Amino acid sequence: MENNKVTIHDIAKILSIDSSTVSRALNNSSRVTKKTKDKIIAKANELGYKRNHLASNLRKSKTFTLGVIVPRISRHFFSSAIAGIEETAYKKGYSVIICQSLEQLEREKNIVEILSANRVDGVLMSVSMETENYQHLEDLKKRGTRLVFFDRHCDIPDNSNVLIDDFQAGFDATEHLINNGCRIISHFSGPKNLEIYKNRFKGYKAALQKHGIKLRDELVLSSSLMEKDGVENIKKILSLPYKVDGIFSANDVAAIGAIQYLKERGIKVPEDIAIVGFSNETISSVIEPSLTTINQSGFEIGKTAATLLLSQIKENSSDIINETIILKSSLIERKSSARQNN
Amino acid sequence: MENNKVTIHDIAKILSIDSSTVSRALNNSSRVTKKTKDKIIAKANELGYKRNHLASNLRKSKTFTLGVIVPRISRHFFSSAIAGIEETAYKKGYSVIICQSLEQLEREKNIVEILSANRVDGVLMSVSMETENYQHLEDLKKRGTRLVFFDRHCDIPDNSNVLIDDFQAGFDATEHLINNGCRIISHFSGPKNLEIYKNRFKGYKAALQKHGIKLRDELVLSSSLMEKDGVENIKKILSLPYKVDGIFSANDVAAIGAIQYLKERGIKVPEDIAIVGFSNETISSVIEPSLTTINQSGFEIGKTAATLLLSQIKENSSDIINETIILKSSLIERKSSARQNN
DNA sequence: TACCAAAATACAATCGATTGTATTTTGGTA
DNA sequence: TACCAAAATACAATCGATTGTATTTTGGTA
Repeated sequence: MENNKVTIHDIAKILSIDSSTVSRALNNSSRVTKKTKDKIIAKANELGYKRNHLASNLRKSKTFTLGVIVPRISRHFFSSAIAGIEETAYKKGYSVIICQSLEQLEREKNIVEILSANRVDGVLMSVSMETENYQHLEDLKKRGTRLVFFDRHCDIPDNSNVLIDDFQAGFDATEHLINNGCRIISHFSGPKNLEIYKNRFKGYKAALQKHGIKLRDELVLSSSLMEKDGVENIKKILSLPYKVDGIFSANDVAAIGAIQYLKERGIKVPEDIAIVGFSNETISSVIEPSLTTINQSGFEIGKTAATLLLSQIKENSSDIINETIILKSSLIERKSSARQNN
Repeated sequence: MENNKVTIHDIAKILSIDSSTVSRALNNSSRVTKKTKDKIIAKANELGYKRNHLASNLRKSKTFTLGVIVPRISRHFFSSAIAGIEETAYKKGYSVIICQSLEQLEREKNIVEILSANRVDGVLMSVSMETENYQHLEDLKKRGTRLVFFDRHCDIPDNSNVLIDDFQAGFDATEHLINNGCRIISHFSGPKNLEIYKNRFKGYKAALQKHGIKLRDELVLSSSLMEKDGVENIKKILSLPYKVDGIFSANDVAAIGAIQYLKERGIKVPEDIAIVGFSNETISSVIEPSLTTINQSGFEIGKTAATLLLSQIKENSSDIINETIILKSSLIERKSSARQNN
């Protein structure tokens, strides 16, 4: 039952060999002769020996483990990113500890502590909506843990990020609406502290400016971008004394909330109001009308972020070159923005 | 920069106290006087001391870590289950290492080795489609690691499982089709080695029998239940010399593949063929026609499985009572099966 | 002040593997 | 056979924290 107790010392004792030689043999060191190695490996298999990584990691002060912090595992974008991270890590012999902040700063701080105590070799994260203060992340870096942000990043100096070009995507989405004849365009934005939402908003602003459309502050609505927020937003928009003909939502979920509400009210999308979302959730291609959105591959972002992190883990801290990788994203045109006057 | 090097020995030396006392103070032992504790804790904070879990875990031979193995993280059902597991584990102070088998037995075996080497306290898993041989799982148990299956389980004697009643759900789905006037009903089944698919098939068979409908072997199609398999299956069904009027698919993905193909061919769902799926993926409520399916809450299953595993970890191995928890599942009636003659 | 039990603290071994250094063995050469 | 460099193996410390036992300190009582 309990053959998990076999250690190199047991093998050493049985074979009347020193445990250091056993260790070297099992690590295929050239300092041990083939004959001895074979004998040791045979005995190890016979006894069902499994190396204890805890001991090994402690001695080497390296865990071959990455920590991943996302706001919510079950969101499609994040589970795809995790899949990309896991695959990349697995190939390089790393394990992945997954944690979710559930958008709470307190939980995020606590998770950072736990990962730190477990001595993960690096952390990949997408920050929570509440994260305005970066002290816990700066501390983590000070302790020598490598950190790479993906998607939702922080404005920490000298850090690596894997992002999409939120500014460009925001610009493209908004210009697409303008090209489809929209002139009064609302923007559903996220929490103001997050860079990605700041940049999507900047893209929106730039597109309006390019086309000589005045930015109206009351058309820019910040929220947590949940489905209910989309509903609240669209209600506000509909109560305005003038007619809004386009919406650029900083995520799909809020856009879908708005679409559902508009459907209930009998207001036509895209004829009355054209809508563009952001993220390309699975549901977006299936909903009626299908949602025009910005495609961002979570899998690709996760893979890239993990590759970057692993390359940094190999370097000495002095040799690390921080970089920000911007992945391409593209507008997927669907029915929610396809107007006649296009 | 490198204050990750602070150990209890550093604190001990600075305060001229033994490291064992420091350790006890930081663990709030009653063997250390309040005055000493305060002094130690103050100094620990000052130096930015973080306990090294590797060392602590090695000594205690307990890691407060659970391993989770799923076929694919990004599948909605599994990411929901993982979310449920993570939340439960987090509350009890456990971390979660997530791995995906990608439906490959080789990868699954390797993952089991890795988790075992990392000395996780327990493993929660849903086996891959290729898993026919359970040796690697029996070995894991022999080494004293607790194991709980959820959803896709193995027929290992004396093990704990958290499942839904696949037989009953399969029965309900099939009877629902019969009640909607279907008489020649095909079943899309999964790999034959998996218990869940065996049981769904048994439910299908029992419903047919109850209503005096003969089981035709050529109407039961086994596959990996991907979207393309759904397309292949429906092609086979359409090429039969008689007309099939109902399909019970063992998952939503294959059902959706079939629906899309039928739409292309201009065959009406549910009028010509009624379809029932299984799992209630997000997409299923949104597709046209919306898909009647069996609802299974991944979050609930994950939560229940984690709770069960954690309770077993606390017990001595001799005191463990293995149990199989069957969660309720229910049929969600949508358009894909709503026939006039109902 | 002497004594003593209880409380507080120190000592030392341990979890299992790794690794720098010291010692022994091997096998070739003079 | 003596010698020696190279190869193989053994010794011993170490990674940090924990914990059973031994020792010291405390503070109350006779």
